[in-house]
Amino acid sequence: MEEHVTETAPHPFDPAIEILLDRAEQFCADRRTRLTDIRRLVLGLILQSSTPVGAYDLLDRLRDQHRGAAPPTVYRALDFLADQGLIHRIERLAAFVGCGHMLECDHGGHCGHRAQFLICKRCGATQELEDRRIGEALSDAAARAGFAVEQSTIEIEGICAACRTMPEDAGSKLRAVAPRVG
Amino acid sequence: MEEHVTETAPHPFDPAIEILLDRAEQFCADRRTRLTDIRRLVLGLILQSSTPVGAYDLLDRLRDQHRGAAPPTVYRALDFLADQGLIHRIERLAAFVGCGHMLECDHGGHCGHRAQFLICKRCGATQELEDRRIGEALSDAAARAGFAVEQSTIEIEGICAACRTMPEDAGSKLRAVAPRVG
DNA sequence: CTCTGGTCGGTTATATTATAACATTGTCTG
DNA sequence: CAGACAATGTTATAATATAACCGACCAGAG
Repeated sequence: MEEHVTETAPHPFDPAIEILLDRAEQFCADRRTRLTDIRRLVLGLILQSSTPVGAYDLLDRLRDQHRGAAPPTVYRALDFLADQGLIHRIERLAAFVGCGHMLECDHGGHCGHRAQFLICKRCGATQELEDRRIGEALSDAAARAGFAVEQSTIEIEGICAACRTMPEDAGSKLRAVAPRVG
Repeated sequence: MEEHVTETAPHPFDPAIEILLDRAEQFCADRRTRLTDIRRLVLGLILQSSTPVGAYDLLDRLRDQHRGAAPPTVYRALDFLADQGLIHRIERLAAFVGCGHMLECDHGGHCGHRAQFLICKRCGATQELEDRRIGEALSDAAARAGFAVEQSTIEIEGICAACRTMPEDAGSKLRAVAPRVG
């Protein structure tokens, strides 16, 4: 059978992303978990994309740098990254984005409870919010129903500010790709 | 080539559900759409369940009363019912529930924009909310971001009031099946 | 150092959810 | 009835996700 050489260039991403990846690695180390090569690659690929990425898209891209990757390879990495709070799953898109708070090292790794996402139907980009009022209104409503909240999914679909300012037919889907985190 | 006898008992559901189905039929008629036999069956099956139902579960149940049903049969019915605002899709579960406002004939058929769902992890039941404060907080936050909202998905997972009052090991998954709408 | 237990990832197969595409049948309307 | 459009039948396949089992590797205990 094949030798599973992981043909990973040591730092295949933009410097800005590598910095985030280094921080993520440190974050994991602090929590006694490991951001392994595969996990780091997957996280990098997600951060590199301007829009949420599906698992199989991710798999295709991963294969460029890691031969022999299969669906479980990607899903395991995604599960890990989500557990650590480094990424979010956008339910409506069955796709993944980096957590907008990855940088803020004071978050407990569980910002997932209260994040909200604005999903643009035109350009596909998502923006992460963490609106206090939404969170509170939601907690209150749940409390009134006697309901113990564990996790919430709040996803708002519509048209983003950038896309609203340009005509519908403009090639907004082709706008420059840039990391969306920050 | 089979003869496609639709072996539908005229009123296979509980009287309480049949009443809802009759109203739904009238609601559709008012909007110049048709709640056909298949659509009515699918809606009935959804209303009959105490928990959200997956499309393929629905397909299995549908086949008892409608031979030859295939995935598109179910998905077309689901698309129609969702378009009419008679059901909601719970994204986190990839499953469907009746709209809690189906009865209130003053709703424009598009309550979907602002509904929230409490999903119990223990018993699987969902409760539909329509909390004004959540909706407003959300609209405000979106407006501040310059975002034009078209649809929102708000799903809260946790433990419902009923399940919280009983020990974890109680067979809460087996509680009596009763229509959840109302 | 070596053993050992657990984590990580490879590999194959399959489950689950959803849609494409085209043919056929049904229904309304003039 | 004829024509148009809506609804459904039918077959095939796409897209997303997990099960199950195995071997490699690593970290800590002794």
